[in-house]
Amino acid sequence: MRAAPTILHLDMDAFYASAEQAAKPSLRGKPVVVGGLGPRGVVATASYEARRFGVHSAMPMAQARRLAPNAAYLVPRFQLYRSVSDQVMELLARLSPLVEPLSLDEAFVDLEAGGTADDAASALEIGEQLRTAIRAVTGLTGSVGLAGSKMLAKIASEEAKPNGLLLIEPGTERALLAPMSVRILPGVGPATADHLRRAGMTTVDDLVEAGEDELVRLLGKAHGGSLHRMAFGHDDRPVVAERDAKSVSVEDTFDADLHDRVRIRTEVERLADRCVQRLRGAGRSGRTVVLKVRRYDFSTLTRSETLRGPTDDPTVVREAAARLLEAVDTTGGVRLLGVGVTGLADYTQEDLFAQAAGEQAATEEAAEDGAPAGDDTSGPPGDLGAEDRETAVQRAARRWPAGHDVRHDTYGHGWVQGSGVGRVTVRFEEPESAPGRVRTFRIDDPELRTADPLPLVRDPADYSSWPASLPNSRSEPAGSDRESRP
DNA sequence: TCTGGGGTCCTTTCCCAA
DNA sequence: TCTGTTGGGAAAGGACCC
Repeated sequence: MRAAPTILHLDMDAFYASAEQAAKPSLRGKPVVVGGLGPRGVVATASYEARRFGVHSAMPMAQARRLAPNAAYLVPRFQLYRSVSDQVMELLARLSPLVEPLSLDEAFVDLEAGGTADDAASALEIGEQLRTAIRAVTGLTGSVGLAGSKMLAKIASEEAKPNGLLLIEPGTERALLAPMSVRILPGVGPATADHLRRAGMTTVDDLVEAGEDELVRLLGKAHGGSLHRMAFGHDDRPVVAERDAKSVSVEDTFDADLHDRVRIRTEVERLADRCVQRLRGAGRSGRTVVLKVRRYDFSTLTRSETLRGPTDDPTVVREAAARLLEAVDTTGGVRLLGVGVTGLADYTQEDLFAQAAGEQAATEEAAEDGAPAGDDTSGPPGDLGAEDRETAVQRAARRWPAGHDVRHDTYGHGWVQGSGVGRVTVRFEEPESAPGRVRTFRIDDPELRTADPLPLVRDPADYSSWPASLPNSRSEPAGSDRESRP
């Protein structure tokens, strides 16, 4: 009973960096690194050119800059990535009702459930068509893995990348997996890999040899058991279309550690408010409030409190978070604070005891929002002149973030290459123009305005009746106009 | 020069109730 | 009534994923 290779995994290649290169012709073929630009930022995505210097995801930005000092460093622009992601997900939805997005740039598709493929040949055909469609509609490349299970489809796309396609024929998976590192199995990260290595296991075959009992002894029932199954290529997790979120949280890492208790308290309040905003935006409420504190030494602790009923009242969440903070020792400094809510429900219990606390908090004095992170007023007293200058630079950076789009009345569309003391440097080019020229302006130039990202492809090919040649054709007769969006 | 932000799931420990 | 077992919920931490 071997499954046909009709689970598809799509993974866009170096997604954020590729989108930036598509938007900015002058960056094509050059190392591009997208991530947090603050002193504590990490790399979100590195282009393949940057990877050649050893830069990779999750690496501290400072280290990336040492490895690739001449790369372009950009902050993420989720608005752009989301719009491209929506285009890709729309194409996937044409293949099957069973599409499981994992992130903006990754998804599983159950082709068989969509009636678009039922064997290796039809799956291959659809996979190649999909890659062509993605290219035509978004201008970007993605890699496709096809196999009989989610795990193998994902491994296949990993092996195929960049810009490739790989199908794992049923029956060949054992031999394929055997020599691979345990790290390719989902759920095996650095800690588990280390654990296994100390027990003498580094390859998938080692796991098979060890047997289930040994793995369970080593890693526990759930983890050991599932790893043993995965090592044999067994994975019967279904593709699940939509899943409800189980928690909502926000967190901030500060540019410099916070020491002042008062400052810490106001940050926790602001985080609680942001968390509730997101919670309400999703139309949910939650019962358990979680406070997260990362200390100066990177040790992390969480404290939680469960209410009598779910709430989406900012005052209730703020006060719960404040109570939790009381029980935390912050001497030595705090590098990160977070507030989250779990135990989500679709309703609120406008209740009972929550109100009681509500009244007093009407005094809403704090909370005018300042810099998102950084400038610890409680820190060691420094040179005030330097501090003033720094905030001026930060102000400029906030108004003209590196990489963001702008429009100039005279020179047209461009993007911010950098901003510093009173000046902002703009490169004037568009997704489908030739690489453009750089000009510098005063940061208050009246002709210069922020702008929305332009579409990466101006006139995308029409895929509104794709896929056309299906085994069990779902497509309409040629010429008929399917309802389609902009 | 250190180490983001948003999540998920699992495990252990503790307490309480039946 | 006492003791032991079981089981659930809550709390904390850890690993992992993109």
